Amino acid sequence: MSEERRKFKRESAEARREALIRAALELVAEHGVRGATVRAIAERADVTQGLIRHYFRSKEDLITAAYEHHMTHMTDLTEGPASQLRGTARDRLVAFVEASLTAPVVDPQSTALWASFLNKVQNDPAMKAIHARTYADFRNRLEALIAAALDEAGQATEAGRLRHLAIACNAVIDGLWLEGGALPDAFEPDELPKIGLTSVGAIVGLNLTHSS
Amino acid sequence: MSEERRKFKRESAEARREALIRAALELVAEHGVRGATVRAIAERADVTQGLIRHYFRSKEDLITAAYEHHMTHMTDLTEGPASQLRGTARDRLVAFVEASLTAPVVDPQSTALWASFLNKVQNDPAMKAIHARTYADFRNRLEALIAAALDEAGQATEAGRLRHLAIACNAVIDGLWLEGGALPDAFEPDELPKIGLTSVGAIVGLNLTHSS
DNA sequence: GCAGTAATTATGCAAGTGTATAATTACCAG
DNA sequence: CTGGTAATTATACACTTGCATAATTACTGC
Repeated sequence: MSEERRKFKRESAEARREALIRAALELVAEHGVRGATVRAIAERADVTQGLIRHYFRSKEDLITAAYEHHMTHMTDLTEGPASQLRGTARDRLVAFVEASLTAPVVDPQSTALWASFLNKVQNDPAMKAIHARTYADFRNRLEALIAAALDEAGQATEAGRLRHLAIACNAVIDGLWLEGGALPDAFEPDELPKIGLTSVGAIVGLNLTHSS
Repeated sequence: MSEERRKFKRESAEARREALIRAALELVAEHGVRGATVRAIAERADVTQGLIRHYFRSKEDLITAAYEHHMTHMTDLTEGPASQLRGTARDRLVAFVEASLTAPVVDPQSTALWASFLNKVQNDPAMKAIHARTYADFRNRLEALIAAALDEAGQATEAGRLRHLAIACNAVIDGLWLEGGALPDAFEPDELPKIGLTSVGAIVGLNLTHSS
């Protein structure tokens, strides 16, 4: 019954980094950034805590890497569906809104992560930069889609007004996304994208309902 | 140069409780719930840490009290302006939207608090209850205002549609509120309420611009 | 003034924190 | 199968955390 040293398996550097990042993200979502302690992360990744320092300069480093990983993941999720669609501009706008308001983009863990990271994002310049870039990217894509759809419908739109439309649509989408993630049981499965399309359509002045 | 015991002044129980709550809220906004340590709270309230235990059973207790305090404060801020207005239903709706998208409701600290408390709200049943109540209250008030304004305009609206309208308007307002608090410098002072009124108006099908 | 008492401070403690460093051991080249 | 070495575990340390308890002291009623 002697104390035995723990057995282990060597993994590729990439796999280990990813496992550590995934564990960190889970814990940040559940307990906030400060709740994601090195020991908790190590345990969830089924590893001892010393290993974290072997792959990351510091815990801070791991957290930043995890944040960046998550953000680019989210970008990929909304970028894919709309950009590779070959239909009309209106169709691409519809696809973009729908993708943003359906799983896996709408997801309790993502919402929790967003909230948990907010204060770190506001204090840490490196994180702030990542955030600003992602946010601007999302809104610019939305603005471009709106512009194209309006153009297609023969409605030239001035830049200032276009900006307001993009801000407003972004806000509805954000708001719905947030509520869908924060209160998963409060909405029917396809209620969110439906409301989103109606609202975005009403704001920009286009009918985005499928029927047409 | 001997170590002297710290001088102090006795304050009323109410004042001390409030000072501790205010300090706690500031720190939660800045560093998250776990970053609001008893020592940091005590220091900010200009008091030694032992005093916290004298006014609250535990740190947990103080945090819950602070959350409740903040939430009722927010409710008061949006409730006041719209309810005591004696104009048309449309005017009350306009006032409600404007109040929700202007300081002091739009405020970086409030947004940070919302984010910091989210995971605690999702895990702790007591906090979850407070949150659900406040959220439902806000949306119900919004729905009632929309119903009244539509009714006033001679447009009877069915319950299901009314719910969707309220969800959508709530989402725009939430989204704008959030972005206004998270990126205070990204918007002109009156840009948010302006966009909010245009969007809510577009969604429900009423012109909420001041001119009329 | 002067006790009494509750508000406040001071101190101590066990558990948890990030990080540094030493000790092992799984895998690879030969 | 046999070193060599990097991946991994183990241990230690200084510091922070929430809480409990003891020591003081500012105010109140007389």
